[in-house]
Amino acid sequence: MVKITDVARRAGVSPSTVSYALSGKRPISDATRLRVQAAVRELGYHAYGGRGVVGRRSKVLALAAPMRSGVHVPVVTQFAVSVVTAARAHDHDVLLLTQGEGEEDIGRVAATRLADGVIVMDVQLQDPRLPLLRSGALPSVLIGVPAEPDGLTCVDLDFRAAGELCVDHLARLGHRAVALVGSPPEVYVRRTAFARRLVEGFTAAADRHRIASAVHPCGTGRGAARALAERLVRELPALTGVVVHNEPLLDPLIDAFGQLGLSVPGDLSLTAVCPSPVAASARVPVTSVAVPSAELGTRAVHLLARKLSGGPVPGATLLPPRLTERASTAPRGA
Amino acid sequence: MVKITDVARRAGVSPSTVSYALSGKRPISDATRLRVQAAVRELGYHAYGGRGVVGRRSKVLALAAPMRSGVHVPVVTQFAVSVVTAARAHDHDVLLLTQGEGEEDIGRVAATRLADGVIVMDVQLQDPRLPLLRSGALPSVLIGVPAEPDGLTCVDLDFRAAGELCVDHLARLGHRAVALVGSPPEVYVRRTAFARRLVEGFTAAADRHRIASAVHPCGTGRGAARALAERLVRELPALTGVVVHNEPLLDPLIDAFGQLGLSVPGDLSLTAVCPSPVAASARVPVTSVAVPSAELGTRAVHLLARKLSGGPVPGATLLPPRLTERASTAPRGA
DNA sequence: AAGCGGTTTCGAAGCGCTTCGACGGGTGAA
DNA sequence: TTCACCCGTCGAAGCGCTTCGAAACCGCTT
Repeated sequence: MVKITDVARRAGVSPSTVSYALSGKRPISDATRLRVQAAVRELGYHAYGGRGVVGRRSKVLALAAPMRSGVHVPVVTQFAVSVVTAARAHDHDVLLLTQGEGEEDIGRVAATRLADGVIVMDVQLQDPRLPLLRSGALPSVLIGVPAEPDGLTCVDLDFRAAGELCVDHLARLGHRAVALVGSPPEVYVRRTAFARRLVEGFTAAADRHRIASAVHPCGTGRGAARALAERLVRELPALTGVVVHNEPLLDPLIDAFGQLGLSVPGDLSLTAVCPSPVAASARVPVTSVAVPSAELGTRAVHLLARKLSGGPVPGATLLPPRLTERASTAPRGA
Repeated sequence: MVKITDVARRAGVSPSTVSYALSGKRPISDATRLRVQAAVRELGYHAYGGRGVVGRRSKVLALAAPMRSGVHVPVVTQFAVSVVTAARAHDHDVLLLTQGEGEEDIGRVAATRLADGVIVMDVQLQDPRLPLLRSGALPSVLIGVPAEPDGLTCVDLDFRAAGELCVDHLARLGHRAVALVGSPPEVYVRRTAFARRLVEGFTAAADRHRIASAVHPCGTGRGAARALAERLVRELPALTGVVVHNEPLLDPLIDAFGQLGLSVPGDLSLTAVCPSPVAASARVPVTSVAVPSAELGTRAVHLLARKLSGGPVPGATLLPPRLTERASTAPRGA
């Protein structure tokens, strides 16, 4: 194993000089620095990573991505990949935490200082992890905005605005009765922030437009889709606009409506809130507000990196929603 | 921060005794050990994790899960989750490596000793990471079996046998012309081990049964499915049996055949090699050989843990394939 | 009472690296 | 020419923990 003393010997300087030359924490003359860098390259030196002593950075970021029921796996994975990629660009690796009922994982990472910071996903309005995060035990960035975001750094799509945007779009097309097909019930029971916010926005916009609205959580699978479609048709016969916030349900729902004699977009206009690829590759390409998973992951990493280097960070960043029209929406009666 | 000396003072012993009491590397009397454990609990002590000195374990496992094009994301994620869960059961955390063209990630982890060992996924027959892994720079377990597995620890489903099993099943049902719809072409170009092995088994079994066979890689998406279905019908009019080794293509393919007037299982029997949930939730529940992702992940972790503790490990573990009949296969002409 | 084998615990060294204080040699001002 | 000063570098201490060798203690046997 190549150690810092080897590099020092090779470069003809002391170990401390090598340390400073590499960290930049003290000025080192160009000549020396170059010699050190050459030695590092020639010997293939890597700092004895992750270990060391107090004050030493581990160059590891933790990603708390709870794999709870009801979360859509590909989306989470998309986040994870973008986080890893962005982290590498900042010379960090990523520790994956998936167990995470509660604060255990984060607590352990904080206590052992395994990671320098943590990115927290699937944030709930009242999240049990918040006290720990607020305590500053571990620098953190949340993907998602809890009820009381003060003192925390958060990024998210503005789901409230996304909900409004969908309804606005449908209303503009002339639809007068809309339904939100949401995530599985457990997501709402957990008071997951983004899901709740979307509902708020949806409802507020429908009221503002004075159009009829209904909100229904829905589990996944063809059976659930079928049952919900039947129920909607029964309870809300005037229904012509649907907002779907449930990635895996898109195709089954279109099918289910089809079997009930309702075609998209002929009889029913459909809008989704989901990552673009999901919307674009559905049975009928679906007009959607994009959930920019990759961008959120990248931003979270940048924010955390800035935080770690002591820079100033904004409290909450809400990305404005953007709606992309595809084949699933049409003016009412068209 | 609570350190080992605090615990020692509290328990009225020396730091080294605490260390031994916790690691078990030397016998410590019950009385003392209990006192130490109590002190640990009372003070909330966590070993200053991941850091320390030579010989010190980081309690971290790396998971090299290259997110290459053509890999099916949910399956990889399933692996990842099972690996994390199993690793936690062994008191380890998991570092996620996804970039991984080549050996860079693993090399870095080995050099910095960021992780104690690595689990390698998506193994290719001639994998560029093999020399590094064989060098013993970092203890490893492969999920997948390369062309020359000697000196390595590998686990995988026996994909060759899986391919045979599918064909055997179709042959037994009376099918005399079968096609393998494979993963996207890039997977074969990379010489991904499991994909190649499945083709081998498929072809060998078809030859053994003296039935006509064809192998076609296939990209994802409805377009690709449609094109391939048309091509199969054209080139192999006698076709009545299809083996699919391409998770996201299952539904689109069934649809595509349907549009060509071929129903499953009426006109065409379909068998898949994929995780059970995928097969079970397809448009038509598909007879399948299960890819036991969770079990593979768990086994890999157990093997790595044993390796790390110096225990003996088998060279290669091939899980025997098991076929589950569902609605997609029927006797020919039934 | 001394000797002995075995068990249990302690003390001190040292891991690879960072960091603080200090040193040395050049420079410019006096 | 001397002195103060600064820049670049070095030496040594120390981080929290493990580990090795040795000391301390116990209960027996002689």
